[in-house]
Amino acid sequence: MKRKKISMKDISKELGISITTISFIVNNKAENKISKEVIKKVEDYIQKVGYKPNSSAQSLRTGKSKSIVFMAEDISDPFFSAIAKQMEEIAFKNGYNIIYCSTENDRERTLELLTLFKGQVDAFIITPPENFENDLRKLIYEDQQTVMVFDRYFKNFKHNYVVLENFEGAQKAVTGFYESGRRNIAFVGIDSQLSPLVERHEGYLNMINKLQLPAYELFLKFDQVKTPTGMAAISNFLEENPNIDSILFATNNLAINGLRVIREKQIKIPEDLAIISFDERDVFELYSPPISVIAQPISELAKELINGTLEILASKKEKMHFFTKILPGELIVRDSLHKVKNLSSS
Amino acid sequence: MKRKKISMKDISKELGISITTISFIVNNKAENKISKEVIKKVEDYIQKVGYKPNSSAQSLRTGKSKSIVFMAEDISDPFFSAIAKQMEEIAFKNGYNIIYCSTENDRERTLELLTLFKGQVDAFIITPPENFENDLRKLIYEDQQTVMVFDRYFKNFKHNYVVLENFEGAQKAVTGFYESGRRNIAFVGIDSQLSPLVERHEGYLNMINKLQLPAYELFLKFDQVKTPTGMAAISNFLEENPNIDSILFATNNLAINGLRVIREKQIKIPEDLAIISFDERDVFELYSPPISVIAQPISELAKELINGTLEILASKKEKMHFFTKILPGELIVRDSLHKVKNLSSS
DNA sequence: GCTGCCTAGTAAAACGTTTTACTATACCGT
DNA sequence: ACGGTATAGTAAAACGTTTTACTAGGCAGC
Repeated sequence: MKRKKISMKDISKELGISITTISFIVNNKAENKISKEVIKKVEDYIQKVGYKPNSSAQSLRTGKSKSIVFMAEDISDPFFSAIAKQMEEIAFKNGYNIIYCSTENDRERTLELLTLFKGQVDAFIITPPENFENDLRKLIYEDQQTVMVFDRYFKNFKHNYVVLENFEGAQKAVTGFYESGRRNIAFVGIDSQLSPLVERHEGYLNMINKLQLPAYELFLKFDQVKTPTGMAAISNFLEENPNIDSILFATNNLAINGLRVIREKQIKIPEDLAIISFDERDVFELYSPPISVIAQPISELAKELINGTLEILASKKEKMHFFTKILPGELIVRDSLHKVKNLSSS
Repeated sequence: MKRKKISMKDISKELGISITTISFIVNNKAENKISKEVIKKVEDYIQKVGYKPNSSAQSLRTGKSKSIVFMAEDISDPFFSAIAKQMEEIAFKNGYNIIYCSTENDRERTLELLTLFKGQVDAFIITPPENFENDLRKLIYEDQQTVMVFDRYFKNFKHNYVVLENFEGAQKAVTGFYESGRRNIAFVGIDSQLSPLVERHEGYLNMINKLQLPAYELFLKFDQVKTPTGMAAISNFLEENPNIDSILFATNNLAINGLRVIREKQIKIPEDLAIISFDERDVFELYSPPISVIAQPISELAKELINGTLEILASKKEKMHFFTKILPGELIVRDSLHKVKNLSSS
């Protein structure tokens, strides 16, 4: 069958028409330069032989690769992979490929990935790891790369980003606990400077203070979150603070490890302890009892991320203003948060 | 800062050395052609200015893009995204990018994706959708693309693939049920011709027959799996067969919908019903009680997939034999499968 | 009959590599 | 002094596009 890849030169030769003309037609720039007949002839031939432009040659000539890299913290995390999927769909419709990789929240690794991709992709959609502020600034302001930051952001310099309303999300959670009758509300977070972690904590504290409640706080190290060490820490925390009647977990992984502890200790949810976690995840809905969450609006986040990025890419160098979106999370109330007073009647 | 991207020509001019020489040095082909001093000089300069070859130009010249597309059924599915993550890591170390997309098990969509990527990537790692046999054969034998098939395979023509030992996996599950004292073992599957679905069913039937047990079977339509309609079907199935004491779910999504039904009907696991599902998923481990599974060896699958693909790409056109791997699943016994006789004592 | 301006199209350079075929010099044995 | 060969390097073509600047011819206006 068709063995050799066909090029514009081949078409040119076959049809006795210059390469330039072919190119115009292929790129829909023939409108007022080339006659209808020639256009038709070329288009028909292209159709017939199934010609497809060589993208390397296009990239070489135009300097645009039509691909974007998505550097997630962990592409196998359901949150990031859901975002990835929806972005890919939109990107594809706009003629862009998405390459993915995982930073593992590791600065060195991220830098390595970055240098590999620099010059090879048109844009970076990235969840910067811890301590990446300066590297990111360099990437944007020195290397002049198109960068969309996701999930977390920095205050000390301007950049494009799409993030959640973390502060308000935490407030909503605390309010939810309060309204269900809880008065000893704990926060389990991560010892990190990343904006969502900081803001979730601040939102918690803010509302606790407003309500004049006592604060109970536990912070795990980043690398303990998914480990038995992390479980032990949570376990201790609960033992040392027996009057805690509710916990807000700052991330889904934290909550999952928390649930392991709670199950082990045979603590009853929501009777003994009410639970809210950040981030939706199917295990929360299926858990017994179902766990309440502050859900991130995944579709909207993905849309803003990719559309924002495409918009920036399209706007050439017209120094458009920075693209920043802060989307609200939604408190989804499930059985893990049933009102205290209702418990006796159920 | 460094505004303009630097090229071999620039280095050539700056150092008064021919482009050819630069190229040899950059590609480590200078060994016995270029003097140590020149090599050193060029390498130092490259280091200093941070030169990086333009990958479009390389692709154009060599005809290799150094990228692979991973067409998963659904990249947001934890199984596929876990595979994706591990493949990416290995690919990266070998100088390859991975582009991803989701077929949604939709033939038209997959064909569209395929034509986009044809010629643009060096290889396809793909989970072909339903009814894709002929399209896949064409892709491999007419278009002569490098293709690695994943998760499912076809019997009627040779191709590279990596799949699970589905038949044996189902056997293990049935045996597990049997050994825990169950005698009325049901199979909930999907009405599909895809090899894993067919083989899981066959494995179930085979072992049921061997053990001389009655078969109870339910097949959902593919698009009902995650829906309330699917739940209703499972619910009916259970009502119509009240003596079923165990269910093997052919996929994790099936099991998840099944668990919803079971929770709704307040059926007790494992007292009233033992459960095993194909595919590991964190919700299974965290569920109360934890759900037993036939786990796929994710790391091994990912390694075989990407290493196999890289191997084929490296072996040029030497018509190597087809790369086929069939990896065993592991029955992970959790509380959903406790022995019947033990129940009274617990 | 000339200028100017359309229309429909083309020639050729450029993008940044890789690779083949070549050259210039030196040295060595006879 | 000569051929042979090893060493160190280079010139130039090719990959397949896009795009700028051009042309050939026709026609309108005067």
